[in-house]
Amino acid sequence: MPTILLVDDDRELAAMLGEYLSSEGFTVALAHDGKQGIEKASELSPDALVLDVMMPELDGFGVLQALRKFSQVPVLMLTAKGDDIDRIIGLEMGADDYLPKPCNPRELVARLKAILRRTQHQNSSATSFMAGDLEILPASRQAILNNQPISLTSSEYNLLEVLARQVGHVVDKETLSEQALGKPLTAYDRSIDMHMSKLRQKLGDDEQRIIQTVRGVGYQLTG
Amino acid sequence: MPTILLVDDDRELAAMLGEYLSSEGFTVALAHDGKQGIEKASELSPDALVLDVMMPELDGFGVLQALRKFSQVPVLMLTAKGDDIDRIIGLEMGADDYLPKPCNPRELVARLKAILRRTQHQNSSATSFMAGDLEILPASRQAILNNQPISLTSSEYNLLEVLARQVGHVVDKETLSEQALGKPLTAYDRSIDMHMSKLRQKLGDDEQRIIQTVRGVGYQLTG
DNA sequence: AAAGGATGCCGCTATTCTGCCACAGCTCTG
DNA sequence: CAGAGCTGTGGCAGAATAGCGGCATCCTTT
Repeated sequence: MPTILLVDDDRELAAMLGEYLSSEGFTVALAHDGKQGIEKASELSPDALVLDVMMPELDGFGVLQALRKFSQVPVLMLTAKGDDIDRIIGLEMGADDYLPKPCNPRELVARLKAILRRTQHQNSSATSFMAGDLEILPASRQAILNNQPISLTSSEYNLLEVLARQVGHVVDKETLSEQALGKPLTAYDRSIDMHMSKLRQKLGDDEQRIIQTVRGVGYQLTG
Repeated sequence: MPTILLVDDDRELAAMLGEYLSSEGFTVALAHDGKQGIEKASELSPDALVLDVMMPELDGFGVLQALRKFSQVPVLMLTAKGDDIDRIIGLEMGADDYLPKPCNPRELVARLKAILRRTQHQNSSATSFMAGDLEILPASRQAILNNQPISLTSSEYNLLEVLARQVGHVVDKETLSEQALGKPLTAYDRSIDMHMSKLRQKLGDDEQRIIQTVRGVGYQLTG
């Protein structure tokens, strides 16, 4: 669920776009002037910025310029309709895309997704994510607990990753079997339990119970 | 000097845009229908495509779809003016940008530069790149380990390059086979293992395991 | 408290996967 | 056309591991 920072001095429009982005599954933060936009960008490290060019005091270009000194976050600029110059300046300053205002929210979403697809591809999605004290590196199929890499078999890793992607949520055995082992759960199938047992051993999971059993349902990772 | 492939059935317009792009320092290739576009894209591996949506027979979407099966090359689509739907479809299909037709050549250039800045960033398609202690020189298809050039066969080099481009990431056998050997992985196919065995020999990879086996998945280069 | 169902986990083995030798085509060179 | 190098297949041994039998244990329900 990517976070988008929306920087626009028109509060009404910003609220509306924010609403729409939320409904599309984005997490949205708002800033109503350039200075605030820069602050929030540095605090929140959002996955992308939507930046209005026309703002009082510090305009979109100024924000972009300041932003680029500390962040490579992708930026989509909202420009006045038909103003090619704005677009060109923006793009050459390092914006990733623009959209003429007033804009179609659906198109904004499509473009944001396109930008995110590009940038997330190279960065995060491949890197790693945390689940409690556990770091999961999908790229190298490794798990790290307290700076200690854990040596896991393929199935063990798969199960752990599935659990970790839903930290704090119970994952039922059917799902675990299908997503991690690639086969439907059959009656009297103890393989999941078996792997959980081994995972717990390897994680030294004796007391804290990182992996919790949810009797009659499945397992969950404590978050 | 990036190479741009221009796919447009309007020869006059294509020639004109090509001219302009050339004058901006791009190397330009032209294709005048979809089929030819796909062929040239695969032959030339350009750094970016400019793709007209509206073409007889195979249209821009069709080209994009076929293209994405073997290439992640960035694509800028030229759409009919004001047709939001085209743009949205294009972006969701994996295009990187679009421009309404008729387009301002200056803007086309600005956008191409923006796209290339993003994508070349990740490849840094320069002369060589490092992967752990290994230096890969795609230009001369050579690998160098500890200042020692390693003599590799074509397949061996291909495999190593694919692994090296994803140092620290597991690359599954299907991908290795398709990207390095250019054929799908078949059942009981031992060729990948065979090449890995030879690569390990040549790299003197006995203990450190530069090339690591990830059982049931594929191989990875230690990063 | 007792019974029944679910889970934990030891030990074991069938299965699957990989390393690599040998060899048979193939392709490229000269 | 011969030789050299490359690629990929067959085969086998050895390693890794998935998952079952089985029993102890735990939880829930009645």
